[in-house]
Amino acid sequence: MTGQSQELLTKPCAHDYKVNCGNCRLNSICLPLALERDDVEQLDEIVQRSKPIQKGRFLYHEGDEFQSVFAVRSGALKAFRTTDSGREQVTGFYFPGEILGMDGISNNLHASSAQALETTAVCEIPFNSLEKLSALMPSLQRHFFQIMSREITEDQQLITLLSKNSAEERVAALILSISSRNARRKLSATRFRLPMSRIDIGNYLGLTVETVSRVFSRMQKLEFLQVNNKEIEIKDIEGIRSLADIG
Amino acid sequence: MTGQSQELLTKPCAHDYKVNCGNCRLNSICLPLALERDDVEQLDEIVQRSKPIQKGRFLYHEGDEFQSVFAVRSGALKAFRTTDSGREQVTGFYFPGEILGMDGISNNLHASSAQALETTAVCEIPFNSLEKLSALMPSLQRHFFQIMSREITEDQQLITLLSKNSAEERVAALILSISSRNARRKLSATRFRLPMSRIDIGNYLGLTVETVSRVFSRMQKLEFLQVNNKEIEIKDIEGIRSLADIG
DNA sequence: GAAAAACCTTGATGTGTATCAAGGGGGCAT
DNA sequence: ATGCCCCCTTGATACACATCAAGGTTTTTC
Repeated sequence: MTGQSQELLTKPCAHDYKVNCGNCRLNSICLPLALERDDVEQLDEIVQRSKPIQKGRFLYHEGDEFQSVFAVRSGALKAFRTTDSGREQVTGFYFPGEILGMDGISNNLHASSAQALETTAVCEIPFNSLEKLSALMPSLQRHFFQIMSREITEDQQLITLLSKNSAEERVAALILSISSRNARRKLSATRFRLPMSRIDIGNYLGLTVETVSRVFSRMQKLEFLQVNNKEIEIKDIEGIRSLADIG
Repeated sequence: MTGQSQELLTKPCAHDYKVNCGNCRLNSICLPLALERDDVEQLDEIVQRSKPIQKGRFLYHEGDEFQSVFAVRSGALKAFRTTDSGREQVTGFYFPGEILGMDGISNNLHASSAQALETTAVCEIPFNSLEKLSALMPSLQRHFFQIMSREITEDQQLITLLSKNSAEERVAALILSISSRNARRKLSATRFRLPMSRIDIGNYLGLTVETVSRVFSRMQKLEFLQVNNKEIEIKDIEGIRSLADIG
C-alpha cells in the first residue's frame, strides 16, 4: 500500500552486491567500525557478497557445518532453533548492519537456523579468515569480541523480558528496540514496516498470536500506535516507553 | 548434614590460590583447554589468583568498569542484572571451571553483577592481557571465541525454556544442567548440593518461590527426586528427562 | 484474475502459575 | 545454647494469558 522500504531506494549498498566495505553506508555499525583505511581493505578482501536471497529462504540451517558469520546488508532475517518436541523458538531478528551466526562458533555447527523475512542481501565472512585477520589486527579482534558480547547482553535482556514482563511490556520493548535500531541506520524511528509476522513476534516474545494482536489493538486504542497491518506508526513514544518499563 | 562439598577435599586447586594453570585439575574445562605446555605457562602468567571471597560478597557490580573475566576455581556464583524498576533477574549460575564476566566486553562496563553463593575462589584474567595473548596464540583466540559462543547458545536455551516450557519442565531442565555440569567436573551426577536458594532458582527460571517449591514436592512424590533442603538426590534421571522435554 | 492458503483480529472460555496467607525449620550471631 | 531472621513449604484464591472458535483480510499460487 505505502511505498517500498526506503532501504531499496538508497544509492550505495542495499541489494547491490558490488559494493565494498569501504563505501558501504552500514560500515559504521557493522564490522569495519574503528578500522583504519588499509585494515578495511583487508577485511574487504575476505568478505564474500552474493546475490540476495528470497523471502522464506534459509541462510543456514540448525546443525549445518559452521563456516561463516554473516552481516545483513539489506532486508531482514529471523533466527530460530527447534526444540526436541518440534516447537520453534525465534531467538532474534537481524536488520542491516547486524551480524548473525556467532552461535555456531562453539561447536562448529550452527545452533540455530536463519531465514529471510523478505528479500535479503548479506555479506558472508568466513570465520577462518576472520580469525586469522583478527590475530593481525587488534582493533578487529576487539571489535568482534564486542559484537559477541553485545549478543550476550541482548540475549540477557530478552531473558529478563520473558521472565519478568507482561505481554504489554514485551511488545512495547520490541517496538522500541526496532525503532532505535532503525534510528541507528538513519531511518525513521517512528514509522516503519515490521518485516516479521505476528506469529514470529509472538514466538519471539513467548506469547500467542492472539495476545500480540490484542496488545496492538489496545495500544492503538490508547493512541500510542497506529497499526495498519505490518506498517507501524508510533504516535506517542513516551507512552510506549511507560508501558515498556525498560527505559 | 552430609559432608562438605567434595571440592573442598580434593588436593590441587579448590580454594588453594597457589595452584597454577598447569596443575589445576579444572584446566580441561577452563581456558587452557587444548593449549600446548608453553602456551599454558604464558596464560598462567597473566592469571591472577586471589584469596576466596565469602558467601554474599560481590565479584563485581553491574556498571563497574570492565577489566577482567573470571574463571571459577571453587564454590559457585550467580550473575544477575537489575531492571529499571528495581527487580532482579538472575542470568546464570557459575560453577568451577566456568568463565563469567564476558557480558562486560561490549561496553567496557559489567552488564551484570556477580555474587558468591558460597565461599568462592576465582582466577582473574585481565582482558587486555588476554586479548594480546590471543593475538599471539591462535588456539587461545579460538577457544575464547568458543567460550563466548557457548554463553550465547546457553542464553538461547534459557530463552527457549522461559518462552515455551512449563514450570515442571524448567525445573527439570535446571536439575539436569547442574547434574551434567557436575559430571563434567568428575563429581556425582546424581547427588549434589544446590548452592543457590529457591528464590534464586525461581528468579532464574521465571517462577515464584512457591512454584519452585511445589515442583520439587511433586517430583519427590513421583520418586524422581529426593529433596532434603539444598541436598538433592536424583532417583530417576530418565523420569526427569521425560519431564524436561529438552533432551 | 480466481482460488487457495496463510495471516490477522476479536470474542468466549479455561488453566497454570502468581498472589495472598500462614506456619515450620535451619542457620547465623551473640 | 537461644533468639532472630530468612528461607522453605503448603493451602486457598485470583488473574493474565492460553486455548478454542469463527470470520475477515492479505498474500501466494496457478
